[in-house]
Amino acid sequence: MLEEIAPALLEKHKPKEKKLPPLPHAEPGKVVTRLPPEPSGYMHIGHAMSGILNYMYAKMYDGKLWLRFEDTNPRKVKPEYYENFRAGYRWFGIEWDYEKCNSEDLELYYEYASELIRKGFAYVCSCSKEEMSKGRFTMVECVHRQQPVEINLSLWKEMLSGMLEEGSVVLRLKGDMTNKNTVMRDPTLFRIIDYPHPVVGDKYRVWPTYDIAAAIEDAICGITHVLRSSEFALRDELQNYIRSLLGLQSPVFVEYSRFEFKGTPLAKREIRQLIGQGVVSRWDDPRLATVDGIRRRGLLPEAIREFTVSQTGLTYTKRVYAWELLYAINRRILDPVAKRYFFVPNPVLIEVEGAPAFHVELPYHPSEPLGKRLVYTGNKFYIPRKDVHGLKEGSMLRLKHLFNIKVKEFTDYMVKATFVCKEVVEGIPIVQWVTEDHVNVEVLVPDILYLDDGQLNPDSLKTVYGVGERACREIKHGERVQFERFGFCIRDDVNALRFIFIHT
RNA sequence: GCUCCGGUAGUAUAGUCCGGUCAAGUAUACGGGCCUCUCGAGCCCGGGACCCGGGUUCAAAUCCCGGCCGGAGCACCA
Repeated sequence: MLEEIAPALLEKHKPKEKKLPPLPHAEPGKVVTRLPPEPSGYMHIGHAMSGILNYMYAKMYDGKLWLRFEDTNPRKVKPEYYENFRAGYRWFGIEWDYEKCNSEDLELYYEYASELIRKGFAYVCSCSKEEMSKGRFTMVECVHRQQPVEINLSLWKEMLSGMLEEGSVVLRLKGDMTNKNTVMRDPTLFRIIDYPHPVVGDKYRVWPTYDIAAAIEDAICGITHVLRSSEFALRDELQNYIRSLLGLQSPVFVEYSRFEFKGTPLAKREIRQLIGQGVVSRWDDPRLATVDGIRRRGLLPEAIREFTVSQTGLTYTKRVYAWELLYAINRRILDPVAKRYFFVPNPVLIEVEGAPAFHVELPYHPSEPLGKRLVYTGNKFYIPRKDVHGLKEGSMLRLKHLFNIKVKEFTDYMVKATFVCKEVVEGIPIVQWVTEDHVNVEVLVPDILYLDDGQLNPDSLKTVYGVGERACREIKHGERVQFERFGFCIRDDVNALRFIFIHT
């Protein structure tokens, strides 16, 4: 639509697209990437940025994208999170070609498991957790490792048939107990978990661990490139090894360090704790970087996409992003489309002697054709207290788009002035104003939760009260506007005129 | 503690693989100016960095060694 009527306009506001660096060993049309969320918590900006990278690369190479829920721990996954991730990815404009849950493939994992056992690559181990951990630490093999295949096979059958209790045994890979990479030291492949699963119920009780499930899934989904954060780097060797034993193809790995934002927790545990302590209200608190939080916060999905492409590098270096970098992009996208309104924080009444009544048309935007609204004025106005502080007796002030006044006398709560003239006079302060026909407006101003010293920010959420022009009532819930000389804000409530401050 | 990995301006990055064109590019933040009936946007200008120490070399941000600092992993989590 916009492309047709005003291509030049679109071009003007189109952010300069910075290209993603090329993907190693990528062939156009053949790239397959994946979104691998664990549905055990709410989606946050880190998942989103990772998802954006996978999506952008699939698109860049005309490839395909999988959404694959890594839900092989029934004790951790919860039904509501599946949809939270789907909705979150959609909000960012991430489109996937295929979708599945790892929990649907248990039978398949079992087949691969028995293949590993038959070939002597895996064994059932009944060591306690402590023994196992000690053995791996000291690099010594346990007695079960030498069990004959037949015994492993029958124990495996017992595991599957429900004869063995949760925690009693585990299927382990015969890895390399002396490998420097500790994950190679006979890791657990399958364990028993007696707990109903949100997708498959209580049909299964033997569940694969992450490495075996991911190793198999990445191969059978035909994933060519795994883009993931660096905490998985040590798993590459293991997963490739498992695949080599099974005759499966391995993908190319591209790893990068986690995405963190200054003063903002992302870990589930930490956020849960903050909610528990009442520091933040809920998972969609605007101070949180959950997808629901940043959406309420007024940040645009396009801004986060652009940010991911332009400010992100595929590096291992630890980085903590400053929110300002994201705000700058968000502001650039928002500026040409956000309507301007007058909002007066901490209002002070001002009476203008001799002010003629006007009806003025105020433009919704200084340069873009976003329309106008009509305002009737009398001789009473509200202006920000902050601007009153700069006044002296006799100083001139311009009520924006209206007329100039001269201050006669003033206190912190009241200003008396006289009408001067309508014409613009150079060099006098210009302020936004609201007439007696106003509405009460409340703006929530979120800030980072943690200060640089790691302490909780006592001012992480402030509320600014003020008055807005009547037209504020037409702002829709979720609409982003700019309150002139105050900042960009998003309406946060269907009924109340409550807004959330986005950025200046 | 052990094992990996990394360290470019305030912040985030480009460049590092295949040493020279990097007296280091970009974005953001900052300072100055222009423009604007917003302290927003836009435009112009400016200051600002290769962790430290050795080595190799005609030449090192790039290669080697040591140190320091940071991150990740060391689960029957993913």
